[in-house]
Amino acid sequence: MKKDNHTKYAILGLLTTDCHSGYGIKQMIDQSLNHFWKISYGQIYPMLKQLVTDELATVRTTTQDGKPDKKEYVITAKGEAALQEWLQTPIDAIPVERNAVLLKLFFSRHQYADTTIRQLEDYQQKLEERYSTYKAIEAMIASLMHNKQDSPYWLFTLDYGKRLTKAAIDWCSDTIDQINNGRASDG
Amino acid sequence: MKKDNHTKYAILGLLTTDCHSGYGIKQMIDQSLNHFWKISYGQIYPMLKQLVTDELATVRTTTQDGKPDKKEYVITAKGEAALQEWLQTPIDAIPVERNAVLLKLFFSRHQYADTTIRQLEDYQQKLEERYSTYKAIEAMIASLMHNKQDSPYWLFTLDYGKRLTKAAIDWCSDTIDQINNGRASDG
DNA sequence: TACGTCATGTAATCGGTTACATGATTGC
DNA sequence: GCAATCATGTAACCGATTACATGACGTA
Repeated sequence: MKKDNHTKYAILGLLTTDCHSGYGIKQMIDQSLNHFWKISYGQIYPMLKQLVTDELATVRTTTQDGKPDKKEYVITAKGEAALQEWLQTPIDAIPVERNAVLLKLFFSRHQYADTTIRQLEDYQQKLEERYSTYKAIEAMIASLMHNKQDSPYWLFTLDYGKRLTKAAIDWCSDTIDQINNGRASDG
Repeated sequence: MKKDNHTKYAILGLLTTDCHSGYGIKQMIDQSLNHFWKISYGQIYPMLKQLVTDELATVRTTTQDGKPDKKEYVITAKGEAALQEWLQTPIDAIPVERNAVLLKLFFSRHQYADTTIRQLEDYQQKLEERYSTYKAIEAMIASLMHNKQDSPYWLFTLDYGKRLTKAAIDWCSDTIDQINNGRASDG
């Protein structure tokens, strides 16, 4: 039994939205799925070719006004069936997410408390920027697509991103405090 | 400028604890770092060889009572310097963590609400198992190593794992509720 | 003698990124 | 003429996993 290739279904799924070209898929993922997915052209174009080979999609070249030609990919009935089958399959296990900040923290007894705190503050700031981005995307989806069938699901994924980012930000604050208290009692 | 190889420093860092062999490093990561890191023998053994080549560690073969010989790796002064330099370097950006559950949810308008809920319940259950594991590891660290210098930092990383897992569990509950409410009002 | 644990290692493969190459179109 | 955006593609590389191979030692 071959392992799931989630990226294949990410692309297949996006063909069911308003994205029908490699360039459009890339943009969509970077803009609206970037809190839980990313992709490079090096994956997209060969995979689109593969989808056509597997008869999960069809292509045709379309001309546009004021823009270069593009290839329009349309999902087939077979493609929709494959997508639905994948949607129904539960993930087999939650993967381990490597976290370099935690890795550094794990070894931080080799470091001055100041340096460790600086790392955590830097991480916290990056998390806060990320949180702002999520709020902006959320507002955009909520306002521009309140009529679309997809939007409630898209907002659920954003809510996930926001909540976990918030939890991480709070952890940063509390951990910095604890390190400061520990340092005070060591003095 | 070459990109950081975090795995190299994960191994180097573990050489500063009680782990001094490839087998021991693998066990340690699987047991105490599995909430934010993982590694395979296919990385460990070649990397240990590399560390010796780069003079960041030394090896010697040691015999043991009732167990096969093993290779004991010891970090050098140069290795400790390299580790500290890495510890002081802030991460360049928070990487995108691919999440297949969110990817499926994103496309869930193609699915019956029942099926979507089943996916979320399955995810929630897996998260709860993970949470239990974290609590067990935390108890183990707290009881077995209250004297060790490393333990406060190790507990911080576990706290992070617990908090984010908890946030994800709560999100599952709330999202299931919202889907149920939406379905009721559609009827 | 067979199984479980401890222990070390490699080759093939895979998913994904990076760097590069090409070219149309619009607006400054 | 040049930069920005739109658009498609590939080859080299990289980090990591998987599958496989080997063998020591203790115990049932």
